Amino acid sequence: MLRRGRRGFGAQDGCRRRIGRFLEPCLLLLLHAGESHGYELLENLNRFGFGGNPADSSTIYRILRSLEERGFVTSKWSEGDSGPARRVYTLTEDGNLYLDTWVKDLKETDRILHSFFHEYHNHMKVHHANDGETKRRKE
Amino acid sequence: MLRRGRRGFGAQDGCRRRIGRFLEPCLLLLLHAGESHGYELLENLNRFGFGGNPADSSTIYRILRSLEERGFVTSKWSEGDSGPARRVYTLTEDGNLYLDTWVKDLKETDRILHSFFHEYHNHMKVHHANDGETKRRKE
DNA sequence: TTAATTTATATGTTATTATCATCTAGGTGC
DNA sequence: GCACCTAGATGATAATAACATATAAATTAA
Repeated sequence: MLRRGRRGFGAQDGCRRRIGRFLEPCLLLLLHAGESHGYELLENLNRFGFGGNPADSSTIYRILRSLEERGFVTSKWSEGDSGPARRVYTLTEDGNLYLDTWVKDLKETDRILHSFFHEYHNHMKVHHANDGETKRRKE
Repeated sequence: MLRRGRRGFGAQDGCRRRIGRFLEPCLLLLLHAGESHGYELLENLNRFGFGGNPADSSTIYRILRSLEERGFVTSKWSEGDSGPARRVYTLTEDGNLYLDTWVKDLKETDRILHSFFHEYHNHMKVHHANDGETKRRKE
């Protein structure tokens, strides 16, 4: 059984960056700035903040199709002056609202994340304080 | 086709809270504070910061077993003075390191999240400024 | 004393997700 | 012709999340 790398999110050794989680809202935001096509979006995404984790192209195309199925974007073919034809996506009004929902959702994620950090640092502070105390007592 | 609620994360109408994403590090943190059993951890989790999203018990037990399989916790049966026997989990040294990895990972998630918010607010500021300009020009 | 409830752990199932690998196909440079 | 780049798309599948359900010991209520 070869198994070169596990699939799905939360996979891989330890806990892996799950940028997939943020690709959809990022694409919506990029499209809010103006219509674009998959390949261009892919390039703009890589300048977004995902360090050494470039987004996978097939993931991008799939997300765009899924957004279209749900009516959050529309698409049209566009013959460019060079290269193969591009499928150009445009954000719909529903897509705009969906972006709003995403932002609210990510703010909630941010809240939970900080709740965790709060608990973590609080615990570690006490934990290390106790370490010190133990040391002092032993002395 | 009944379909009462989609499964998996990222599912459901709009973009849903994915607390499952944070359950593992939360459990590790709770266990860092001292050994505990599933049911107790479940109760402590609910005081963690997940508002109206109580953690599912089966998810907790599954995560604990998975942590044990990967050597991040050990377990032993403990006959309590009341109620059925409990499986008490203890964090291992590897589990401790794994918690560290999680914290680093979540900090990176936090960074990306803020990168998104930065782009979002920046874009919206310009977007609304342009709206205002258009309005003024029209007047 | 039987029935219901609470405490506690565990498994079966299945839609959905994420991603790798691969494919099609037009355009460009040599 | 052939390699390479741009651009989009699909097949396959491991892993995830969550519901529903199962087991069972102990406690409380009727």
